[in-house]
Amino acid sequence: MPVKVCERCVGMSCVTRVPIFSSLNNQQRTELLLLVERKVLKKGEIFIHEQSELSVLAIVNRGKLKAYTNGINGKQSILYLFNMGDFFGEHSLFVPHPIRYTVEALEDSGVCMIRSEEFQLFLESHPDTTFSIIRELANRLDMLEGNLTQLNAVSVDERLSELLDEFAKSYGTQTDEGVLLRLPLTQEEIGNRLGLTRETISRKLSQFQRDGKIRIIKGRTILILR
Amino acid sequence: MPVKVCERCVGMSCVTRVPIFSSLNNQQRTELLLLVERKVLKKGEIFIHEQSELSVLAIVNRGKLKAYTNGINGKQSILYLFNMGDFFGEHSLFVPHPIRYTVEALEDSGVCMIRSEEFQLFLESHPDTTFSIIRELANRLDMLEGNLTQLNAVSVDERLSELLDEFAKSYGTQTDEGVLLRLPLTQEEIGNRLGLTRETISRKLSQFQRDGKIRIIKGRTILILR
DNA sequence: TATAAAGTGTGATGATAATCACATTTTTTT
DNA sequence: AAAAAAATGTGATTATCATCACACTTTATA
Repeated sequence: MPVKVCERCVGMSCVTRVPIFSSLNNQQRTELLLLVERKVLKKGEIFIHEQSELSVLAIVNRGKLKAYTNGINGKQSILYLFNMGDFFGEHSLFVPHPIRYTVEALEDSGVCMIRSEEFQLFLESHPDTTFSIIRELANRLDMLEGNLTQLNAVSVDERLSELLDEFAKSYGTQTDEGVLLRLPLTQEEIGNRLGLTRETISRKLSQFQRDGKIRIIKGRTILILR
Repeated sequence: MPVKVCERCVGMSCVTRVPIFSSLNNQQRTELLLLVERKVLKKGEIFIHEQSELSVLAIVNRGKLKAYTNGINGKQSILYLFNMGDFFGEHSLFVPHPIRYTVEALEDSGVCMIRSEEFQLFLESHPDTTFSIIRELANRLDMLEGNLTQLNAVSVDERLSELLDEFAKSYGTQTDEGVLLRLPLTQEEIGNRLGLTRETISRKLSQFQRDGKIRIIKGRTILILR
């Protein structure tokens, strides 16, 4: 017989473990919790399709999702990796607006949702949270500005190196030889992130290994040598 | 003898003609006006250098500015064109943070400035303006997401075409042959915007002319044929 | 744990834009 | 209006990545 999990407790992590709600006290958290609905996604499942209306603020609770657009030619462009605590759906927070990207689970994941109109009301009485959102949007802008600059003015080798370092920070574990890391994306997805083909990624990784920058352990696991 | 311009009146346009302040009434605008300082920039002058601290919210009052980063190799990457009503400096609104890009006047311009701490206090008592800022940041995110996708997954010809259309909307005048337009950027700058060299832009424009898409009138003035 | 499906490595070839070079035009400055 | 500076057009050549092709490995699924 399956263990029954307290629904509240599960939803609670949407409220407690999320930076934008860090300034709330217990009473406010309880209040917010009443607004939260939760959706479980299996690996590969799509949470929302690009160009459709999203009328909730979505907060990642568990797992990992990717946000991407499908170009005309079928080429994907990956914009974000969302991990626990990240949110999306800010586009339609005040004015309904279709979302630009598709969001798909890279592994079994959980997403908490708060209806836009209800969240709007909540924000009107919680200025601290409103400011947190501005901070977070400004951060994300800054990040995208960085990505854009990279794509514009940085060599392919450097772009890939920097992405590996970024992954290392989020998903790596330090060892005495360097940072051990399981790549969160396939080579094809890395290509879709950097505007390159999977073949180019494969060749560059081989080249990085020959150059002594990394060691390819097995499959998607690599060691970034120091 | 130079005509003395009422300083208040000049600053007033920082408050009246700016979307994020559209919800304010006259009394609130007067209140805000007291916080505004104004800076005049000659063409080519730099307002702020990348990586330096910007402790104001800056609002473009007159003219046109470009925001760009200088890559390691000296290659520029243009992130934004700011026109009247656009603002920047949101990065350090709540937490001091260096700005990622250099902002330089493309023509004689005016910028209004409100110190971050003072603007923060203003926002605490003006939730509508706070929400306007969230809306505007979400818009800009959306725009950058679009740019990133383009750079990743759209052909060079389409990218340039779309940029021309974008310029046409902002700076063009309709004629019976098509949209007449003076490009707001040099070919080199267009290259810096799209991640290409000036030679490529020149060749593509010539090709567009041969293909009957545009007519190059003289210098930077073109006609986008319909 | 066997089988299928997905993902990866690498050669050969081709397409596209970068680079270098220099004449010409346009714009700015005096 | 003349001179200087900046920007543009275009050829020749090179570098880099995309594409196609196919064997091989890893991961997921029954």
